[in-house]
Amino acid sequence: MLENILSLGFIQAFIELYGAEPAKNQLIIQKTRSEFEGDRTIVMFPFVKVAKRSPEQIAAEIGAKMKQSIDIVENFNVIKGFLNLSVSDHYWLNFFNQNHQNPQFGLKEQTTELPVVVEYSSPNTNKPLHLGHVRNNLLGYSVSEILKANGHKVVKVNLVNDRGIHICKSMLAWQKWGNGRSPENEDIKGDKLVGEMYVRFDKELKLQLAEMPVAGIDEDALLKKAPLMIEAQEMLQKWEAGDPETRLLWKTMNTWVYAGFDETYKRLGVDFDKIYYESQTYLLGKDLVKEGVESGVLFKKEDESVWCDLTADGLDEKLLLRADGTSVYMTQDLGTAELRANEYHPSKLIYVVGNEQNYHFDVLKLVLLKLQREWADAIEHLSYGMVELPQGKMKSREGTVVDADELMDEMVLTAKTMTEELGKSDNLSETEAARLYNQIGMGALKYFILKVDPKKTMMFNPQESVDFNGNTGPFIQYTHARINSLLRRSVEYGTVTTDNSLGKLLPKEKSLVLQLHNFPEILAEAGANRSPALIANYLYDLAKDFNQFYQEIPILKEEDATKLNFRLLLCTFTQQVLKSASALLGMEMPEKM
RNA sequence: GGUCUCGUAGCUCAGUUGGAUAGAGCAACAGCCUUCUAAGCUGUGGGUCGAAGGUUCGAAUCCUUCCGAGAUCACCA
Repeated sequence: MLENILSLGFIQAFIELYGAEPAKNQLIIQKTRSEFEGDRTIVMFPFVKVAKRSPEQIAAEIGAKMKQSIDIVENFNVIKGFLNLSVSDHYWLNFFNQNHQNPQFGLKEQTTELPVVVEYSSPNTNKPLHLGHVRNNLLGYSVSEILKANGHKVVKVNLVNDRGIHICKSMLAWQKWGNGRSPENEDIKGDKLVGEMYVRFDKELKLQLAEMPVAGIDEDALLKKAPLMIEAQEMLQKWEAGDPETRLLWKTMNTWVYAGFDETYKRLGVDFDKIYYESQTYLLGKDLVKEGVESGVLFKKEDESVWCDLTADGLDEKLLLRADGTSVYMTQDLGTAELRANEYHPSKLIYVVGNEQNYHFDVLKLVLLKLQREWADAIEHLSYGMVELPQGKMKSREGTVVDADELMDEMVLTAKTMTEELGKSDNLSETEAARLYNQIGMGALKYFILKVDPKKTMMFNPQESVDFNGNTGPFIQYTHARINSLLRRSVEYGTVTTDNSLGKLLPKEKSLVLQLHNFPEILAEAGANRSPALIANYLYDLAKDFNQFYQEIPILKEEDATKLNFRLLLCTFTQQVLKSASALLGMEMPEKM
């Protein structure tokens, strides 16, 4: 809006002055850096050729013209080739008056019919969720919320890997060494129990391998000969054949796992509109492959295995069906993608999956396009970076995995300790206090993870991540609570009216209004870039601006009724944007803290 | 080896299609609570933006090469 007014005004002035159109794609209106006077800046360098004048001269001439012709341009100054424009308080106040009451400020109504399908989480059922899953889940949830706020219809889906050799390992270990253990009879989360069995399998397998003769055999071959591996394979075959006993055990153990996952998801605050299970989708895709062989897009080798030749695209040959006709991961992903395409006709099919699978998704899309599936263009891999620990990568075998539940426990516990030390929970009931600790602990965790650009590898240092000062979730929450306290007290100062006749803004009032003005733009960018980090950074800037305003300018103590009234409205507006923006990250804002 | 990603302050991170003297937080140091919540605010110190070339009015940002880190190239998922 503001940018439109200014760029139209600029073009107009340029034509009048120089009789030629400026290159519109070169016209960049940016926010003026705080060390200079003005609100918006236009760089003149790109226009010197057409205008045949020095940048300073163009800036001076156009600045004068714009000041004269655009009523919201109150003043201008020129520094080197930069034209700095001061926008009138009238414009900012007008913006303020039109939006401060709107609880949906910045959020768009749903405008699209075709949904965006976002797949995230996608756990294996043989072990509990860990820190890596936490990043995945928080990202998937937040990106979905951000897309909704940008007017998209969103369907969140989860594809659970509930079958395969992994699960068989856990099942086998339970049969052999489980001694009838169950979550019910020993008060343990089901996913943890199944995870323990998986670890046990690995341990026993290692013992077995150590005793086997290694002469002349490579590792893979050795592994295939291990009796435990053979047993696990047999179990998988039984499962595929539908053997009732195997299926029953499988079902039982998966049920344990789901109960555990549900608990973790609930604490994380994530949810799904639809859950797919691989046991129901793993046979999909075979028809697609068959079709590809018939049309000559795919080819068979002598052993009857089916491949796709991607060497022309700079990739390798990719296996799609084994010699025995069974499918691989890629096969079923082809099928599952088609299933979703038919089910939802999505405008986008977003997969929130780690960047270790970049190659997989390149291939997935390519193969589908080769198979003439035009909708595959909608496939988008939201490829996020790994989470590393100070010791390096997380490795389950080395026991360096950070468990999701334990992590949340720790965050909440630290929040409790911290809050009690500050004496902020003294007047709270036990329930209220518990709720607060949870909000703070989870807020700290979510903000810490989401403030980093999804694409980047991030470092998770357990000590630093629990910090509650500075650029953290609790800082945002504190600001919200602070405003809330102010508004509670404001009742004593009479009725706040929405009528506002303020004429002039103080510097800190103005920065805050400008920051609020930024929100819609930031939200749009966060949607386009699939980046909760932009929202997180914005929240921090907004909270910081508010705290500076709060520190410097009296609010309740202001005696002028118009000023008092305006400042209270400014508080309400800020609080509300803090709340709706942090909701996009899945962060709750406490009323008091 | 092929392909791809990343290198910004001691540490964790911003830096939006190339724009002004590269910014925050943490950590260190110095201030601010008899006045609206000090989980806050203000200030100081801290940088060869991995290195070298190139493109141009202008490069942390684009191109090339090199150095360093990581991912991937499975009849695992």
